[in-house]
Amino acid sequence: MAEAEIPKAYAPQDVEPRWYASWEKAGYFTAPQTGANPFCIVIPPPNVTGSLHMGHALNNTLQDTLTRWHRMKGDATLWMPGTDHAGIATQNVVERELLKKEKIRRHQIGREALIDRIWKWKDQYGDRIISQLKAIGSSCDWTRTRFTMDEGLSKAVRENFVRLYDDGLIYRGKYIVNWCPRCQTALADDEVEHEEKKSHLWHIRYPYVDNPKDGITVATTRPETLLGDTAVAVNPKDDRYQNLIGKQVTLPETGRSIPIVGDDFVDASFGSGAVKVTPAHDPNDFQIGQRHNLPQLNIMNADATIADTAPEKYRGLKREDCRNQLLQDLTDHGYLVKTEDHTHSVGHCYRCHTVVEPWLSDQWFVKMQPLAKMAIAATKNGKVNFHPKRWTDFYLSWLENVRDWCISRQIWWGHRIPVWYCQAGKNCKPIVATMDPEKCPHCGSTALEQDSDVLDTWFSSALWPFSTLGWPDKTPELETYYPTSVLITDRGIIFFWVARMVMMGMYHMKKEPFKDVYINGTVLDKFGRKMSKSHPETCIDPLDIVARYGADAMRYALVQLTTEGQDIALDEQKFEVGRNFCNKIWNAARFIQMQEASAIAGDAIELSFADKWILNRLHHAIHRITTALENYTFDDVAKTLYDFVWRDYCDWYVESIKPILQGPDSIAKKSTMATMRQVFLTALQLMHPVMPFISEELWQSLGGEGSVMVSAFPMLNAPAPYAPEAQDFELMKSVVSVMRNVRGEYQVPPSQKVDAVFKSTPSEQKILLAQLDYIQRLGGIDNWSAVGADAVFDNTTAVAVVSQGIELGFPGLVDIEKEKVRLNKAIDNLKKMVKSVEGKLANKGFVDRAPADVVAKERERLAQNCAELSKLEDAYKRLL
RNA sequence: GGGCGUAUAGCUCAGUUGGUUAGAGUACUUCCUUGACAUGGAAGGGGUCACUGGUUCGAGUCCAGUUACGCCCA
Repeated sequence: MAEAEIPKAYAPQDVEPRWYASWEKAGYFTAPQTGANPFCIVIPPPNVTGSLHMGHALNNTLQDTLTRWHRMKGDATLWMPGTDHAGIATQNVVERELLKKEKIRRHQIGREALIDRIWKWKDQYGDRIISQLKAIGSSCDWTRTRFTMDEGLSKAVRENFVRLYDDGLIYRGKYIVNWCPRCQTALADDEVEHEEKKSHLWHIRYPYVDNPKDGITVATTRPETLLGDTAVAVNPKDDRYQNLIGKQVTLPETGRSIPIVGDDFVDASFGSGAVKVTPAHDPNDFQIGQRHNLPQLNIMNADATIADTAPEKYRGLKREDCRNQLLQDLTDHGYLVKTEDHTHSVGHCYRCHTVVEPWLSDQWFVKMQPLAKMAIAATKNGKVNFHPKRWTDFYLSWLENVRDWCISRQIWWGHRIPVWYCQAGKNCKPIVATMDPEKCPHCGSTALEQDSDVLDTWFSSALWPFSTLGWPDKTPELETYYPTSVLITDRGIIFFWVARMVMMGMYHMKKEPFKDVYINGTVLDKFGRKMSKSHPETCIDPLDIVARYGADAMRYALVQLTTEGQDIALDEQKFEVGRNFCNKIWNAARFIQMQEASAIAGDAIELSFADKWILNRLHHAIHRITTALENYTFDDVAKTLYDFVWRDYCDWYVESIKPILQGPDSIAKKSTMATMRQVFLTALQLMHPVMPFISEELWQSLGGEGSVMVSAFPMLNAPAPYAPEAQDFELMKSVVSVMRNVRGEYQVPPSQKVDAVFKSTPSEQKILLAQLDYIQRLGGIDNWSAVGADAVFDNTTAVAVVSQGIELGFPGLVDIEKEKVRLNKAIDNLKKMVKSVEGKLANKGFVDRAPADVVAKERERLAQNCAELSKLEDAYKRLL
């Protein structure tokens, strides 16, 4: 009947798109405003400029798996989606496009126009990543989708700024920042990537003012900053230089006089032991400068060209050109003493990879210590738990050494700093407010100018777990879902994001933003490099995998590869596992659908051994999957599904019940069909969190009630059923395995039946005879007979031992030489085991000190092995 | 320089608190188009668990050290 209509191979492309639309239409993704057992995940908001890569696919598959599971459990479940405005990255993308298409730079069109362009860009492309998330099945509540720059979240950002400011946790100051001359903005410490670079260490002589023929030699990796030197520093404990402290030297090429100071920071063993001090261009020198009250001379413009504060000759040069020019001049004038090869680490902008310039400028900072303290406490008190645990230390050590957070960025796209300066010239205090002020509260002037900087993007994403739920307003959602349940993210943003969310959560909400943090592995390519578009030959596009293997296949493969927090090396072959598994599931359903439809729908009246066994196995599968989901051991979820559906259900159960389905007993048939269908439907529920599409397709085509997505996840409230019967079935399986082994050894083709004699003790004979149908079918047995344990096989019968109590004989199936080899192999194996167990039991230490049950087990094993061994030896002797 | 991770079958990886002959997928060998599925079925071969030492009756598992690779921080 239906056979012709159901394709033999699963085609996800025909199935998946249908279901996503229908779920969304039915409103299944929409979370209730309030409800019992709330479960909430906030998505790590992808950049609006982003497109889905494998890391997203992994991260969101895991979130979706947990979300779907909780929803099925009946918990009030919210997966909160949204995107991040990603200040520098987004502005860069639009600026680049502007330059490429219209040959315009941002300063030519101005701030308002650029922002307008970025919004337009966002409106056009910003949803791309959302539709990609839908393609992989993500069940986010899209009705609540937020964007870090939408109205509500912008309000939250201002509220955050003002509260921190009022509490004295935000300040403005001159400070050395990491400056990206290309992006023309300050970067936070953790936005700088360090790379080892081969360069040189230049030794330069600074002549003494009172004795220009002599001088002190400093060693530097950055000669161009010489122009901004305001001192030379030596270690006060350094005998070579001690007496020079206080002396003046002449700064070459500038003619300026600068002092020699003593500072413990200087490492006497490095270079010449004397360092030049450039407070405006090096963070360490900045601190030395503060200790010695040195002037801060900024010799660079924002684009890293040399400023007017330097001698005229160098003004306007690029920093690299200035270096070359200076080295030339120093050489010409005899100041360059020597040049050594030297490798040192150089900071680069994490967005555009330009070499970062330490640069003195006015910036806004958040005082970190009080906030870090709260975040540390939250983890130490067990309110925020990392999985795997080791990330706790990683997170704590960062927090314990954290420096103040530079939050101003000199770009245009982002939340503009809510600070206004009165232009009336009366030295009024800056105005810090959540609402745009109309006039100066101090002097009443309406001439106000807002700070031109915007806030670091992470300043807004730090609020994500509560700003998305409506904060600073008191909303029912905030009440229900905060603190959220678990955050799933990448280790790369533990500092950027996770730590700051904990700080802000503790600060504003007085409660941790999430109870668990699961750090998923990083997706690597097959060579073990981080998968990236800069290696296009090994970079895999998730949407390409979805198109070719199906979203479920991709999801299954990723979940299966997610062993606690380990990185995942991916190549395309890995997705075949998922595709093949989906196909297997599809065909199991196809088999069910090919049965007589009327018979399937009924209830099970009379359970067969196989039915009882599969129900027992199902119980264990439910238990294992539930435990694995609770513990974030995702690989075990995948493995259990695979073992249950493929090994237990398809390989053994379905093959076992075929004689019943084809047999004459209509009651047994009906009963088994009902069990077969019911167990499979339950399996579909178990797999739905990982494989939502195929489970829904088959659930509905097999007549499951409603949608599997909102069906009740299988729960256990009793011990595993039918344990004794299941045990008997396992015995039957081992008998069949032995039969298949012998058939294999004798190369009997599957189509050819063999005869068998069961030689066993009465109790085991009873078990075997009760399951004779299964044995005959699965073992390929034609005629059979049963004999007592004391019967003797002759030498025309191949013999195999199943256990202490069961031997099998295959009359007529014997080739003396082959049989000798076969038996010998088995005998050797057993002898090895017997020897090892005997050794153990002969060891007094073991017998005396090992737990009694372990010793008893070994004794029992020895007895069993010996019994089996003597049976095999007897059989062997009869061949001689 | 400091910290963390990894090292188990040809390849990719599991292995819970120490206790049978260390498992899976894939690849390989043999057999099989049988009425769900060749994206499949059955059977089989393949590992001195990186190395050295220690603790223990017993170590892939615990401890110390060594080597290699990777990541993070300075």
